[in-house]
Amino acid sequence: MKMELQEAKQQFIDTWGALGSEWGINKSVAQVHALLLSASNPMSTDEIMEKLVISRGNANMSIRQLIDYGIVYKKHIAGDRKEYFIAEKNVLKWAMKIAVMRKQKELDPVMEILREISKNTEKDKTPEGKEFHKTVKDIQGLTDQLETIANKLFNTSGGDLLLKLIKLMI
Amino acid sequence: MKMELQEAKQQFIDTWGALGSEWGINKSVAQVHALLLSASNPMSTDEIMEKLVISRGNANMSIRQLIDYGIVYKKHIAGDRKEYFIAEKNVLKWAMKIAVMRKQKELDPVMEILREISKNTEKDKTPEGKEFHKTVKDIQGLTDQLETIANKLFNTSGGDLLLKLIKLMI
DNA sequence: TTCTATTTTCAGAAATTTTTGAAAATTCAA
DNA sequence: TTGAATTTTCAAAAATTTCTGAAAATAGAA
Repeated sequence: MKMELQEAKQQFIDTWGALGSEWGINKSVAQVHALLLSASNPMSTDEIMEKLVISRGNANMSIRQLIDYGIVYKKHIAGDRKEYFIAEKNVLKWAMKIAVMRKQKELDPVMEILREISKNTEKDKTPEGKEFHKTVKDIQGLTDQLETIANKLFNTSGGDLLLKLIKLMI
Repeated sequence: MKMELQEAKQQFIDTWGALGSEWGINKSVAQVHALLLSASNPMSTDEIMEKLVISRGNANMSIRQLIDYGIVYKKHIAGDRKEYFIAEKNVLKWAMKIAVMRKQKELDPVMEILREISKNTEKDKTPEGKEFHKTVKDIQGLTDQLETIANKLFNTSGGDLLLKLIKLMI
């Protein structure tokens, strides 16, 4: 096996891990994802541990999280008691799943609180109260618009939907 | 001043800080941003320190970062030697600035590396090499499309551009 | 200039997050 | 069942990130 390819894969894994860290995704989780994305064959926990030089506990928890996200699947291999794992290779599919998951887990609760704050400051007729209420409302407005756009993008299934939408927007 | 309003503002600050943490933005930075967003008047470093119960060093560095992002401005007050600060109140404007800044700082370097990896694996004719190359290419493809959409959204100035674009897309 | 208010810096402390690794739990073949 | 292979759990350790606070630097008034 060519060394260059292995180096390229390693660079991909490192880069992905660093990007994850910067965006609030655990480095090991991102690296396991990258490793499985770059692997041709299903991998066992032991292989993942060895390749990434991480502990069993870390490997296990990272894999589980990726399975919970719905972007990594278990793969049973006949005659082997070990579990093997493969990554969803359809980029659009896994990117969407990550986006939807993070939106639900992190953004939706915030939006709910903003709605509450908005409601609680609605009756405040002081200039200060009105100004703050407007600030909160503006944030809600933008997020709602972005959510609508995201839904349009995501709810349409089919391969090159993004390109089509771009053409519509020109 | 009504207590309720102060509570609402505090909740806004806390929520914003927590959201920031989850998305790789320092909690203090996010809280200072929220504090200034919810303030009617320019605030000094000392006022920010007091309101958020943080140290001078932390306050200073958080403010500076927000100024670097271009979403908080210095405001000179006549007859006062202290510096005062105000937040950009136009939500679309500051949201765009944050997005553009993070894209440049964190996403663009990753895209550059993916391009390199892509180039380095182009000639690999093994099935494994071709498969990995495709994976990287797919990621690039999606990011390029998203970037194009983002540019369309961002480069058009004007208030309710998002709503217009949604209508185009229906 | 000199003196004081204000801002900035940054080494060390504190807080938080991540990782480890060994014990406990589970699974499954015999 | 039993017992070995495998997976899961989680308390403690390690790593990383954030924060503090006092000293140094800077700015501006007199």
